[in-house]
Amino acid sequence: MNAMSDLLERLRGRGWRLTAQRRVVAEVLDSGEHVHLTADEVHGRAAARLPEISRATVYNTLGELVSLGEVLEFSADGRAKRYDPNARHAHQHLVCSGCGSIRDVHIAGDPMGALPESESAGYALEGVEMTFRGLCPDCRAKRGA
Amino acid sequence: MNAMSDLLERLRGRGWRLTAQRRVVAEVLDSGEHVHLTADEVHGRAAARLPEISRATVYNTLGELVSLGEVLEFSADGRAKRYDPNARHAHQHLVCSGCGSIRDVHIAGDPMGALPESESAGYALEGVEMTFRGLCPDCRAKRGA
DNA sequence: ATCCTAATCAAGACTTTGTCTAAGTCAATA
DNA sequence: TATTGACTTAGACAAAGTCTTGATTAGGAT
Repeated sequence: MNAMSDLLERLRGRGWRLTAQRRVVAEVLDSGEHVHLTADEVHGRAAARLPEISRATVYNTLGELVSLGEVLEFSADGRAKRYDPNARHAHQHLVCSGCGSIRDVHIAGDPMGALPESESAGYALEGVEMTFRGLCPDCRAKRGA
Repeated sequence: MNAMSDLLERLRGRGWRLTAQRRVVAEVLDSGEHVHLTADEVHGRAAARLPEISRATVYNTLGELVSLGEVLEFSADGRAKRYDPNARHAHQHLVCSGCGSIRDVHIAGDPMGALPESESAGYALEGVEMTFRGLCPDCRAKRGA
């Protein structure tokens, strides 16, 4: 039983109707190589397996997966949103300011704790995202030469 | 001498040609009430003073102010980018997950320090942004009732 | 196995946000 | 005040995402 069938089980358990389109989108996201795809990239990979899948369906399915908490959505650059299947383990992101590549990173301590009570202005805190930025080794070699 | 004329002085010192359009955009950003406007909102407020100002000029000017380090650009929701005139004092953002309103917050300690050396994967770290999310008091009253 | 129906999907128009181009205008210097 | 290259305008264009409408289908009921 791999992570994939786990995911489909969980979704079915929540009353998800399991269509070919949804299966393919879930497969693309959960396909081993842990990358951070845009909706368009997900659509491209899904269409390789199911050519008639529409963009709208990919957007809908990604949105549902995010609502269900199975996938994280974030935007590293203000352009296309990225979808991160690694929603089960808390992590932050490290983005290359040269090429835009993204890595998951794990930080020390609880980032929520960094916000003093006096600063939270009566908000009911729900979470925090950290985005580290820097030049990746490849870009350092090219640009920083 | 207010912050505004400071800003215009600095820009002139850097060889900026001081046009009516740029002056108005700087005025809008630096107009006391510290908010986080979108480019479109900046354009709307600028056009109230200088009706013929074009969208392209507002985008260009905002981009220049960001490059010069006078204004911060960030995206809280993956939609329109926001422009933050408070670039001189390090801070993070707290975003209401109900209404989307944004506050500046100041955290304890240096957020860069949270990333262990072993996690930085050879990247030359440049910075980090934190986005806290939660329900603001107004939205708690309405939705959380 | 077949039927039924609400849930889902496809196609493409539409919206939002931002960039680019070509031609006209103007701030700063001489 | 004449010049000139930087700046601006208007609108075309592009990317990312949403919405509408009618067709299709998964899964339960028969």
